Amino acid sequence: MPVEPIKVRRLYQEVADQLLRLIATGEFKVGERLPSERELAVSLQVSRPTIREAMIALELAAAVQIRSGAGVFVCEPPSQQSTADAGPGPFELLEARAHIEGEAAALAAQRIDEVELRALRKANETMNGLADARASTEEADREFHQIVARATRNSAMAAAVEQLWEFRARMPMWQGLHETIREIKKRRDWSDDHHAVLDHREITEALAARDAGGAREAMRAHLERVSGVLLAASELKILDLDHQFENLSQE
Amino acid sequence: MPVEPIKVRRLYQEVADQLLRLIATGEFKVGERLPSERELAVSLQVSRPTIREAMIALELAAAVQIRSGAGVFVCEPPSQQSTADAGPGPFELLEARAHIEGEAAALAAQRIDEVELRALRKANETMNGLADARASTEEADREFHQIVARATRNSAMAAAVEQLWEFRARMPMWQGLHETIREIKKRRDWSDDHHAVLDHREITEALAARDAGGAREAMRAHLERVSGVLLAASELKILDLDHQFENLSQE
DNA sequence: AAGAAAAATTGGCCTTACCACTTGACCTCC
DNA sequence: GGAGGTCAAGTGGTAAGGCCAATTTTTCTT
Repeated sequence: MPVEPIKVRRLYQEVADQLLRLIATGEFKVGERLPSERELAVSLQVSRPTIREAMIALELAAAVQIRSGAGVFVCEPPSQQSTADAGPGPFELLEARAHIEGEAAALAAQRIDEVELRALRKANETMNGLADARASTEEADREFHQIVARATRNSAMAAAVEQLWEFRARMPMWQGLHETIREIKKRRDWSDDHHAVLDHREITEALAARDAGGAREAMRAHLERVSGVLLAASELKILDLDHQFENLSQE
Repeated sequence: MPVEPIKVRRLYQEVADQLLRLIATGEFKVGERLPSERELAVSLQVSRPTIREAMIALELAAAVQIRSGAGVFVCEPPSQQSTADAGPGPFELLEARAHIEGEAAALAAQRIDEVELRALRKANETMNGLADARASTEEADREFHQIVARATRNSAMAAAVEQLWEFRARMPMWQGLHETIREIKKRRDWSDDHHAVLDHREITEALAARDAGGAREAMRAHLERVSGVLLAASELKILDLDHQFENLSQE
């Protein structure tokens, strides 16, 4: 049995965690100066060196900023990226995916094997079931596209595709957008997930036929259609907001 | 005027850097136990708490492992990952680039402006001069390709291209390969850098003509040719090695 | 009221000291 | 002679107190 390396959490880690929790819960607000090392040492019942060590850990984690002689100040959480690291917008992302994943599909068509084709069909069936149940198809969707990317037998290509999905996962803006659109779809009982499943079938067939050009076009068409759906949903969202506003005005 | 926050590097940072340097230079080898905190405090002329702070910093950086009561041991540097993160091979990378940068060129052809075209021509002239001088053209080369990627006005696309170049920069295998090939080229007085410059000119002209298809094909042809050159150089390298081996045998 | 000097506060660093744990040598016992 | 236990030296972990330099705040002067 694996030997559990008995947890010997050192004090400074406890202190650092405690402080992080206090920051997270808003006890210490962003930009604020937190108590002096001496005060913290008294209130946390530890010595000052321990507090200092915790501070260094927090500083290295970019959670606080230490200014000699002034105090330590809590930094803003890394969630707020201004402009450069804000990541691409949804439409930018889908455009890039259409091009890159299109090429990936073309490459994959020449190299995919039966095992991967079966995995593709299975992932798509799973997605179909989720779409029937009006559940989130995101994971199965990602699975499908990643199998295609890996079928290129080119790790650089697979990494590029993976990165694009990472953008999506990490983008807070996308989270909110996706959720509202999802809600709108549900309210209007309009699901394009089944359409996506059909797109995936078409892609799979082109891959099975070793039709590079066909696979590329099918993948491109799929993602361009998703982009179109996203655009339409965005417009519907605006309409819904207008509608709500009108109701609000009439009351 | 902007206040330069006078570099108040704290002591523990100096100590941590110093230790990192000693580890990098092999003074402290991987897995070894480095001197006790007390010894280091004496030899580095600082107090033990400072040493401890530096140790915590190194521990957080995953450079060392601290075992209470035993000592601190240097971890293996994260640079040597065996298989998973070894990155794509040179030919894989060039294939992915041919597809992805080809698409980037096609997109860029529709959106590039005069400023970027001028920047492209300038980067290419710089590269030409470097090629004349038999100097390294790598930086100018990267500059050229990144301008094209950014001209897509799609940050996801630009990020994908950037990532591919990052692979190249971070790959130790590539470093060695590139250097030996460079040497072989020099020995045989064979430079394909000028050919690359011509390729770049062709790409630039297609972009200037807003010819998406032409730009895509030019970019693809360029990178496929580089791949071919790399292949040829690899074979020459083997020949040269054989030659050296024969000489060695005859002596 | 504005500016300058002084006092209080704060982080940076040092010193000393004690504790718990690991380690390895030594010793006993079979 | 080998297996086991014992124990002391060494190590990191933590505490307490003190001084210094930089910063901030207060106070006093003009």
